Amino acid sequence: MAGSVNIRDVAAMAGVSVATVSRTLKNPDLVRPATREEVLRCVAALGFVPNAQARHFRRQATDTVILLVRDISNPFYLDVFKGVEDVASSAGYKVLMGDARSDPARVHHYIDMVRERHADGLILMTGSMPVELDDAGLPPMVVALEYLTTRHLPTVRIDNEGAAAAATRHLLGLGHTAIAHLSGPVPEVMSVARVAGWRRALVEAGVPPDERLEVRGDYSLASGEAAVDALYDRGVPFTALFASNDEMAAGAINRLRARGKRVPEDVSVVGFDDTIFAAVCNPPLTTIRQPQREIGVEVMKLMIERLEGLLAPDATVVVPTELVVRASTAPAGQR
Amino acid sequence: MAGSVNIRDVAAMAGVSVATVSRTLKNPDLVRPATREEVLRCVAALGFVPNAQARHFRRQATDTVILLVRDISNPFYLDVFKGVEDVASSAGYKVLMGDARSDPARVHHYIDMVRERHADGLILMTGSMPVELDDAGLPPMVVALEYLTTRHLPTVRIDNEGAAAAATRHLLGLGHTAIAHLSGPVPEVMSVARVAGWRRALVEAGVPPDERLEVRGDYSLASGEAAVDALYDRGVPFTALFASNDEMAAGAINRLRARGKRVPEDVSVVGFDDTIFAAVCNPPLTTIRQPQREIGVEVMKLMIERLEGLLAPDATVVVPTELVVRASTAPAGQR
DNA sequence: CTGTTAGCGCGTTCAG
DNA sequence: CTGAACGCGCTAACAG
Repeated sequence: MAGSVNIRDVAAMAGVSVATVSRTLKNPDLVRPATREEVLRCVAALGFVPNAQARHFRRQATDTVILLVRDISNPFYLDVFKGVEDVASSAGYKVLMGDARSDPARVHHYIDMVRERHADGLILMTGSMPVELDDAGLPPMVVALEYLTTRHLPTVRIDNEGAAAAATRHLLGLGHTAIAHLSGPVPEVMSVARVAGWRRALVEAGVPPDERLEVRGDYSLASGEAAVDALYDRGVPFTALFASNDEMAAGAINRLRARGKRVPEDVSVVGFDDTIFAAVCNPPLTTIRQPQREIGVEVMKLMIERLEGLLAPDATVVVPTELVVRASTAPAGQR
Repeated sequence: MAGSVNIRDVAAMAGVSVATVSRTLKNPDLVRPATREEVLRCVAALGFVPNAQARHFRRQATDTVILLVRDISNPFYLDVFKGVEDVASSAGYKVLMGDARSDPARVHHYIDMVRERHADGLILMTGSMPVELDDAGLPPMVVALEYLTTRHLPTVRIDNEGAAAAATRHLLGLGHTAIAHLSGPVPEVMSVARVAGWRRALVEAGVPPDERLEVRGDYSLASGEAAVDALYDRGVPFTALFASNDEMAAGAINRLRARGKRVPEDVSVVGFDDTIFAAVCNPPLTTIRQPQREIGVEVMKLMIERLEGLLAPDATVVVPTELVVRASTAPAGQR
């Protein structure tokens, strides 16, 4: 590689000091135009590429942030990444995407990477956090969509309970009353909030929530399929199902179909997230849209504030969600 | 952050030189056990974390590679990433994932990142390459699944033509003869190879390929939908459709259904890739499985060989594909 | 406007 | 087995 050319070589060739070369590249205004052009000529002639490592080392910054997601297999994070990257690149930052695989040990690993100054900060989209770390040793971190009960960190979030209530009210408005809910893993704050929203909407509509209509999943396609079986095993009839993400909703629809049920004629289904699954789904899924890209944009903005200036440790941005009605829901009693 | 503790602080506390601390951490065998333990005690007491930047700077290496993909929105890359990361992390490397958005300028940007020594190497999963670069200035690069006609680089690939022929033969074996093909963007080598495989299988079966049954897409869901409309507009009947990826196949199925066709009773559909789309699809998609994770594993192995030792510039690894038969294909003439 | 100088934190000589 | 000293390439501070 031509990378072996360094700033001294350029300085020697141009007959100036290394400082002048550095300034030409970084603060051209401080250099006389004639000198500047001569330097640039030499830079080009030698194929000089400044060594980012040396630069970062000198400045004690890497201009890189890590976006750590719960499980990279979930396409949900793809547009978040784009939002993060858009903001990052226009502010001169690079983004490294990491996969926690829902494993606290892996989260720890990434935290260490930042502590070793591999990156300047960490954007967490992971619910689990190693408990053995003391706050003092933590690098700059911000959180999106997850809830870390143990710490106070700047966060981008949505109103999970409100969104779940909106989804449920949509079904109530179509005349459904036997509305099942397929939740995420339950000790988690996010899942609990959505369960609460589902319950609240039912109660407000005068429909007593039936615990037997609440099934737990793990956000996977397979758990959506299993949930349908579990519901039929319990023998409590239902005409609508609100799932806590699109992937489980898709699994549920496939399983309902396999059992000879029509969607939405026999059972209406609502998802959550509005990922690509909602579009691939047949019929296209009614769902709660989370503005993934905007979430990425906002959380990266928080990260920059955190890195560049001070930011209140409990700063919070709430982004709005939206019910998107497609073809997987229909009025009750159509059969 | 506690990161401000450096090796000198540890040395001072332990009453040894910085070299001894460095050795204790890097080559413990060279240090007398008693000294070693005292040093480690001080490391722990001070919460010393070696600064990776300084280390990398000193060694002129970052232990980081960039995985640059055509378009991160495609879930196909997620498992590739996992494979890359598995190999990388057990060899002490970090992985940075970049999104080229099918834009040569962005590819160039990532190449520059490596030239600036932000990372040690670049794994390309992008068809387009800026032409203005001369080979001499290129950093270590390897390629997976794509074909760069302009350069010779170590590559992991599949037999696209053979796989496409296998998909087509599956349909022929079910009695179909009017088999349409929905290709990717056509000047691209990969798309062309798959078209050739489709043609070859037809010819070998004595079925003359009809050009009007060949439609071009861009790997998006929408282009799968549009392709179905285009086929019906052309008025040439078909009972089977082989799409060049799963996402287009899913779009095609949705559009076929919307037009009142049943899948697979009226039209059999085969996809390509075996991404999560194939599972979400209703009916589950018959498709050509590409071993994404293995592709990631192999390409990262090539990268490591390229970085650590020498590697023939035209080294090639071919990974096998496999036809996965699910419910979207059925014998012809069932209606 | 430009040059000189002093590190950033670590790994690696080379002596002892 | 250990310590002193150098330098990786660059930028910031201070002089001129």
